[in-house]
Amino acid sequence: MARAATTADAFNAVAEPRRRQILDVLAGGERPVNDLVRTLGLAQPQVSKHLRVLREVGAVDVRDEGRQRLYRVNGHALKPIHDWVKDYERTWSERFDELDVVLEELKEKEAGDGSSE
Amino acid sequence: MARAATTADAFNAVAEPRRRQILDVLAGGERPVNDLVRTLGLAQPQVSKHLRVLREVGAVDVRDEGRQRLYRVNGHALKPIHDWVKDYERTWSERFDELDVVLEELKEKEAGDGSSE
DNA sequence: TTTACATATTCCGATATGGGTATATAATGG
DNA sequence: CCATTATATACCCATATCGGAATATGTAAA
Repeated sequence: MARAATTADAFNAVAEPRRRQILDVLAGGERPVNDLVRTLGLAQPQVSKHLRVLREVGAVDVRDEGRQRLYRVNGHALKPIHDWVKDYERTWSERFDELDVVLEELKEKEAGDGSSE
Repeated sequence: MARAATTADAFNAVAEPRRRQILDVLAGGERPVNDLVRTLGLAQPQVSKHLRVLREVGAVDVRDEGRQRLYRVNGHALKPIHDWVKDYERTWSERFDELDVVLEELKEKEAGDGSSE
């Protein structure tokens, strides 16, 4: 078995830096493919291929407008990533460190109240 | 060129579901390899290999204890993922939708104040 | 030191990748 | 209908993958 397909889920789709770039550009609003080609300096076929992957995991939606295809972000597909990673935020966030201090103080105070001290 | 190496960055490392599982288990505290093997029902070599990838992107740290190696999460490596994805939260979060409504109302009120209406 | 246990590494094979180039499809304009 | 523009797909290739099995390394116990 090889690595999971990039289309398997959002985690895989977004592991590719170019695809994150594409999403970042699209975050600024709906864009036709050629816009992305120019903005990102990539070849048109690669952009289309990346967009396909993003479409397959639901991270972008398309809309036909004449001979152009307008792509836009659909952030819902990214929610699982956010949900997963946010639980690790406490590891690096100072806010959580401070919260730990407060909780520790509370615990000590409580212990002091209840017992002989 | 093939897909970027899994060790290229945290995004790639974490695209593999088994590695997320490993991190999820380690989130409960320091564990030796065999613990993970038993808990996750994976073969020992694959666990060691996944741990190597996680080590290379800095998502876990190791500590030697006798003949065991104790692994623990180092969430700092996941911060870039959180930082990237959190900007898309507004796309799905109702809180942001409500904020949009409020902002829209404010904008209308202001327009009403300033002009002839 | 010989054995046993814990973990890491190596080698294999099947597979999907992502870039490049050429080409197909689709819609518009003349 | 033909040319042009916009996008998608097909094909090729070099590469890294992940799992499985066997083996190497390292530490502790007998």
